[in-house]
Amino acid sequence: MPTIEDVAKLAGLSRTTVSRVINNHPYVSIEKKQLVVEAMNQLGYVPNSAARSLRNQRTGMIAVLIPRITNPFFSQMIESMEIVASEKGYQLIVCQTRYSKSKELSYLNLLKTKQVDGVILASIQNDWKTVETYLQYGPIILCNENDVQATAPVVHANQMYGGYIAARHLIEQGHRKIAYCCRSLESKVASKREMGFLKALQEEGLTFLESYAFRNTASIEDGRSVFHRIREMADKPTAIFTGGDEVAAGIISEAKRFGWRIPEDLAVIGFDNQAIAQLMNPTITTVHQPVEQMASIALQTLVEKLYSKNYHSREEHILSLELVIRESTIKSKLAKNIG
Amino acid sequence: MPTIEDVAKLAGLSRTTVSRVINNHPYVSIEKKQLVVEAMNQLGYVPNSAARSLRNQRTGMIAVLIPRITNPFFSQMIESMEIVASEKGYQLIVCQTRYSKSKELSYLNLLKTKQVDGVILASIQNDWKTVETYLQYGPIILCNENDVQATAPVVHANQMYGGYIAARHLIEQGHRKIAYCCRSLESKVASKREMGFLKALQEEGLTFLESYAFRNTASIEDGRSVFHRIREMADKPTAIFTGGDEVAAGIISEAKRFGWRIPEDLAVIGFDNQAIAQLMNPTITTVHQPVEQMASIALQTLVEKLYSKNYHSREEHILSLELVIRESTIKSKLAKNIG
DNA sequence: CTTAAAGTTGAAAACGATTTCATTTAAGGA
DNA sequence: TCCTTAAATGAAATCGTTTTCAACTTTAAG
Repeated sequence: MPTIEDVAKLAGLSRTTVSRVINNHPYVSIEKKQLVVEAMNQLGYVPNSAARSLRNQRTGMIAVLIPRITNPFFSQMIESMEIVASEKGYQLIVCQTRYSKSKELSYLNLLKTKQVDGVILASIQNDWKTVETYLQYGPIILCNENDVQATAPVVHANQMYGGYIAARHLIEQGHRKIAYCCRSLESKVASKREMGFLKALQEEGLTFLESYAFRNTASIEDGRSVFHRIREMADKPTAIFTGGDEVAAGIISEAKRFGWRIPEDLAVIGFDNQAIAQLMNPTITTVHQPVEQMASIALQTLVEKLYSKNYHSREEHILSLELVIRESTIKSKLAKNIG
Repeated sequence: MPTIEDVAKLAGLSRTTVSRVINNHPYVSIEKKQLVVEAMNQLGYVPNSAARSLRNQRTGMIAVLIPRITNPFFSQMIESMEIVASEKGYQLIVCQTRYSKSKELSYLNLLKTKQVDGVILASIQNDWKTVETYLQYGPIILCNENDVQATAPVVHANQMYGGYIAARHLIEQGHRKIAYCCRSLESKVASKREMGFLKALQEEGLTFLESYAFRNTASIEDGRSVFHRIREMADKPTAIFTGGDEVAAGIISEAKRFGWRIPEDLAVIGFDNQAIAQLMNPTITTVHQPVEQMASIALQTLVEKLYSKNYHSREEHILSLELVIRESTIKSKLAKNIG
């Protein structure tokens, strides 16, 4: 494996000059530059990035912390981030925390050990005070999360509004007994969403039964089991707000297997507006999240902070959510062709 | 940011001793060890990984090249790999090539520049001769791909068999006019699959019409457009082999929108056995791929090669595929409850 | 023809770890 | 007591870059 020294020797020049050529510095004559380029090609030289990182104090790597990559919401997010990162000359390291506090911290250590230049937290289980201690080692951006205490850039959608419009929609369809699912127990996202949900109920003077709450539901399988729990209830809800389209799909598919009609027997509303929401039969009413936009803003903000080095102040980027009405909540046949 | 030097000074010892403590080397007295540990804690010291990489010639990073992370097949693969990698003390760098030869090469350069210790190719667009030149810089494993020329470990499923059993199943259902979709134009995976598909047809004396071939189809959207192309055909196929469950789902959902009955008007068989195959109505007959197993073997093999340093010889791990029969190909109502 | 400024080059000092090679001290055996 | 061996420690070299600084050459202006 040739080093800069080998190139220098072959070209009959010093390491300095070779380095200047590599980094496009001025004050190198055309002839020498030519010599260096030839020597590099002849040897198949490529700069060793560990040495560069050590010297430049920069790795060109960004860590993105997500719960699970198999969740389409997050894989879409990663996809969008990767495109922007690649343009800006950064590599992405995907870290799956599986909602574990300790895994989250162990991945944050990548920042401490200088294996990455910055971190995007698209999932946060530890409280901000804990995370904040890592801020001294490099920029951290919150994406799709919003801890009010966060003293760093935050990119998120208005989850409270999302919960509100979803509940509002169900209420407008005449529902009074509405169940509620959420992904994680401690997530701020979920609690904001729940606030909006409850607000809509409250406005109509409806009280929420804790027995209608299904916490910690995230997957299709969880959706299936939620359906069964509902099926065994004496006083069943007539509609359900699921924290994500997967859960909604799980409920719907299982409900249909048991002969239930959707939305007549149970109206279901999803979240995220993923591909599956348009594919299911019935298609799923859901809340669209601007993932690509969120991802792209988060990454751009991070790169910007990487240059400006000033990333200890709060800075909010709020995006808007929007209701997408499909068949799983609308009884009329009109919705059939919205797809 | 404290360095090993700072720790040494505070502990009143040399860098050597501190390094010994960090790396658990013998010949360090308990008292000194204690001193070092205290000093490290007091300063919040963490070894700089760029310096370690430079000295140790090892980064602890693995690059995984895939076409797109939003394809559930690949996100499942990444998820499984990440779990094993994390256990073995490696980080994963996700590289999306989008089926581009040049992107693929630019990511392979991570190996040359020593930003990663090894590479897993879960997508290969360049021919092996080109890829092989990178083998001098570190181990490369082919995963879900199999270039017969490859002089490196290869982990893949028997795609030819997969194509064969799928076609065979459709033929057994009485189909004679069977259309065929494949993901990529040049992929070896696709061509192997096609060979199996054609073999089944041939065995029954059926000839394949090139007009029934839809190449370069990968997404749900592609599936929708395939349906429309079929709809406009004078002589329509009665069944279709899609290269993936997404395409199948796209076809089915669009077909139903236009009042077609599945499988009566068109039998559809998917590939990969993804979540969506069980959720669609009708549920999708498909070919199950052992992704987790493939991912896990590929990663383990890579890590092993990283130690043994002997990775220039071909070594095949072949896994088996299996048909999962559901409703999209079976006319009887019996399949309804297989789910 | 002088002199200041700008262009061109290289030696050597970082960057922050690990490892080799001495050196010192302690322990054990004769 | 002396000698051998093992245990404990550190000085300095090394990994492969980039950057500072000094030195030397041109060029341009006066």
